[in-house]
Amino acid sequence: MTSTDQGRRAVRPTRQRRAVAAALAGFDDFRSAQEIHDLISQQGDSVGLATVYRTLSALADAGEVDMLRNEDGEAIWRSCSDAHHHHLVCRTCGATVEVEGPAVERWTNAIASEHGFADISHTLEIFGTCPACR
Amino acid sequence: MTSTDQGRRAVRPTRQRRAVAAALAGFDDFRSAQEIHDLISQQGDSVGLATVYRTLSALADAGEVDMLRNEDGEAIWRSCSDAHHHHLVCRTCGATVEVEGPAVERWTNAIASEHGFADISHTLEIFGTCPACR
DNA sequence: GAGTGTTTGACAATGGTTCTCAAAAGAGGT
DNA sequence: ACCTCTTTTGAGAACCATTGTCAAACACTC
Repeated sequence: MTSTDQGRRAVRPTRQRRAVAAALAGFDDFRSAQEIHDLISQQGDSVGLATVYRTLSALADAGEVDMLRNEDGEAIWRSCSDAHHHHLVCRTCGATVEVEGPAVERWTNAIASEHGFADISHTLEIFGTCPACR
Repeated sequence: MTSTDQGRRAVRPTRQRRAVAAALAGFDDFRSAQEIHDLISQQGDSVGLATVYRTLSALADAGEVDMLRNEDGEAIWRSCSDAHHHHLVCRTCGATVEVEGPAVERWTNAIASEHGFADISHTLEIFGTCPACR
């Protein structure tokens, strides 16, 4: 039941998954599942919305896309580098910059263990208005 | 239209708002609107769910409660001190510790202005397993 | 090509949150 | 108290992102 890939248990490279991957390659800000679904249609492919959701979730589990929530609680997605990092997101146009900060990582771990918490994870997103939108 | 209290434009102290406030005073971790609604019922009061939502949103706008989203995107709430701070939340039991870190504040602002972003805000939540749940 | 487990898609179902709007309740003046 | 004006409330409908269902289509191995 673990997700260890053992010969069996392989993910099949289907037309639909390729379409989602292609769509993800076409933008570098965060988009909702529905927007990604629309993009796929515009690229001439046809993939069910449920499949888009399934594929995005799988990719997120595999660490190939970032998923976060906008202020309305909607899930938004983008492909990403696999290293741990955070985002600086433009509130107006959605432009995104990946940032990383070892200091923050250290700080969160320190705070957490100081309070006896184990198995730490954290979310940190920075919102602002980018130069172009000012 | 500003929220400055000018005689008119006042928020009326109704039974319902008092009930929500009382419920909020009864716990110190994050709860969903529905859980808060249930709590109110248990305390013998009766307040419509829509009213609970409206009141919580108003309190959040006024900075008297914190609202954040759990991993499912649901809004969860708790009353809080008004100073800016973050949370260390137990993934299992919901226990919450308010933490603050000037270093993080400085870091986010630095990173943001470094990229030309203005009007910065940020979200940072730390999740883990608390000592009691280990 | 047949057999088998996986994936898909159309659609229904879920569930949190917001909207609607008529009825109820504060506030303030007389 | 009574009246008037405005705000607030509540029941239920409406919304809408997301997930579940399940038979049909598909990829893979033999």
